[in-house]
Amino acid sequence: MVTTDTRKALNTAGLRATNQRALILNIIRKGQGHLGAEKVHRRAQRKQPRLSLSTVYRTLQVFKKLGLVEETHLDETHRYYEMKPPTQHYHLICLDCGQVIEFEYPLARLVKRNVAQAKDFEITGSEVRITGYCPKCRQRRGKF
Amino acid sequence: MVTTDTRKALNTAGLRATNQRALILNIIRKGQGHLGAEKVHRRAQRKQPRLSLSTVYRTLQVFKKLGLVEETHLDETHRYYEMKPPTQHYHLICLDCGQVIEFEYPLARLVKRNVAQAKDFEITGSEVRITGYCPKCRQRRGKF
DNA sequence: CTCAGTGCAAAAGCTTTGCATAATA
DNA sequence: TATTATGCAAAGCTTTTGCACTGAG
Repeated sequence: MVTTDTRKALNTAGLRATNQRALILNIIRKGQGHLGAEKVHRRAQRKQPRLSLSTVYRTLQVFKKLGLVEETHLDETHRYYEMKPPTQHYHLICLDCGQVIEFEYPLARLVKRNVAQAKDFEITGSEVRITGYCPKCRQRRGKF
Repeated sequence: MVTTDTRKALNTAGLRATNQRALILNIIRKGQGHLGAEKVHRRAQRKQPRLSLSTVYRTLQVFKKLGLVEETHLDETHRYYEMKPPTQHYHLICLDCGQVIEFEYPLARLVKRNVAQAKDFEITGSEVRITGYCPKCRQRRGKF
């Protein structure tokens, strides 16, 4: 039930490959985007009805630590998860329709180069949340 | 007890100038940095022992809406407040000592210019959180 | 005098934790 | 078989809300 590579990644870290972990990872993989714990849980229960929300939370932490998934904060009250992408990306969020647009931008590099105080700082993570209104919603709002 | 300008800002918005609001705003003003609700509350109680935590939360929301203070998310579990600065700035956070370094960087402008998907997006807000290790902590960590 | 603001206590919402049970290595 | 992981329920924490009372305008 658990793919060989995921099993290896887990075992190497001294962790066990369980059906729950396999399922949760697949859900995020197929998730196409950003899933909150609650949504992961609901989808997981379709295949394993007794899988608990605690397991989802604990598993997400495990995957985060292993570097398999990335946690982002698209709004102030939830944490969202997605597969760790090969290159770092950031988020543009429409406050009206909730749409999330991902974009790449060499922020860490540029900040390191252009901000004096960042010169000797060892950057290990970065998150950017740009909010506003997407073209469609802008248009719709403009009418009122 | 409430300064004339703050009173005006409040009244113009149809709000009342209370001692609690005056106190909380002063605390943030003198706060030099980033204060969480709990800390604001503790400081406020030194002058007005019966000032409640709810009032702190409600007042911070009011100030945020008025554009007097800015809310930032330096970690995942708290919201921090500071006086709205004249120019937008971002944060560099040391995961070891918790130090917060502020820096300016024309992110919104550059993203708008360089990211195709951002072209027709109306940007109203942006937040950047860069995490890592400051020079001092890097050195200390290097020893182990 | 009226309505916005406050204090208090309770609730809400997301996330974490304790503990007995189940399953992996 | 020895632990690690899970399920369930309870607890934790920050933030929000209901309601009666207070105070600003």
